[in-house]
Amino acid sequence: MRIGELSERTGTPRRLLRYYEEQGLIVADRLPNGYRVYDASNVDRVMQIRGLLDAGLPTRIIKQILPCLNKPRMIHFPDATPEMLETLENERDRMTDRIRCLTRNRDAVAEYLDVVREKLAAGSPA
Amino acid sequence: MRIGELSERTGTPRRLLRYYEEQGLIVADRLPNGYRVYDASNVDRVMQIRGLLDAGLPTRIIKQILPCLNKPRMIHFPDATPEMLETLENERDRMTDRIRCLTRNRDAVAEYLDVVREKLAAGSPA
DNA sequence: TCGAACCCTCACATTGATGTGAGGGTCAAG
DNA sequence: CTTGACCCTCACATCAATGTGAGGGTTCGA
Repeated sequence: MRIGELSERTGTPRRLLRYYEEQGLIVADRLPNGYRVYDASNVDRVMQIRGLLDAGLPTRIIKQILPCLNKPRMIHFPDATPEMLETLENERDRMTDRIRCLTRNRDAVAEYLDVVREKLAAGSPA
Repeated sequence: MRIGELSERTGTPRRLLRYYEEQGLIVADRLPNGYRVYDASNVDRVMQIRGLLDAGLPTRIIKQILPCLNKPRMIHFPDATPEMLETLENERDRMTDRIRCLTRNRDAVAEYLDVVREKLAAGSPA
């Protein structure tokens, strides 16, 4: 598929798909006329990227993380330098922190909403 | 305490504490000379703010969420407009999405690191 | 052959969270 | 009184993610 279709399928502006490529997050083949071509796997990858960006990770870190996500046998670690492993460990821990923070706050918001809804339910039938 | 101490206790530059105030995330009393004064509760609140910012939430949303976090009896909902409740529900769901995304990716990174560490452990004693 | 709908590469603008520093008060200790 | 360590308010700078559009090719069907 070309960039327009990938854009539609992922809900991501073309501009950003080119930006992600520039940042080394995705790769695209080129047609003889210069058009980018993508295969289906890029759809999931772009979704991953968007999710991680939305969760506060910068592209620089996402770039490190993405190679870990190739489920079908990970053959991608012989090139892992010790400093890169340290980065990954740090990021793993930071992600855990984020999860904790988000969970705590999400639960608080949810509880708040539950209480409010109770109040409203108790008030309206009166 | 004054801004310097709050800055130290939270590891947050003074500049940002003023910024958070400007965005309506925290409030500060003032001494007669204009200095900001904070009480201990602000330490936790600033930590919350930093955590949420780091998790990708904009100050505008954090501002909506913070009132939900006052555990000691929430007396703060009579002013809840329906549109604000909708915002909160949306945010709650987005936070859930973020948590899912982060968890999935964190687990993948963790698994990757485990595998790499196994490989290294198997290689070094040889 | 013409127009619509694609695609390309710049390149400048914006927004939100920050950094940095100038210019200037306050206040306690020497 | 002066110095150092605080504090204040601007205001401009930066960085990453994103918006916008100019200027220009390609392709395909009417």
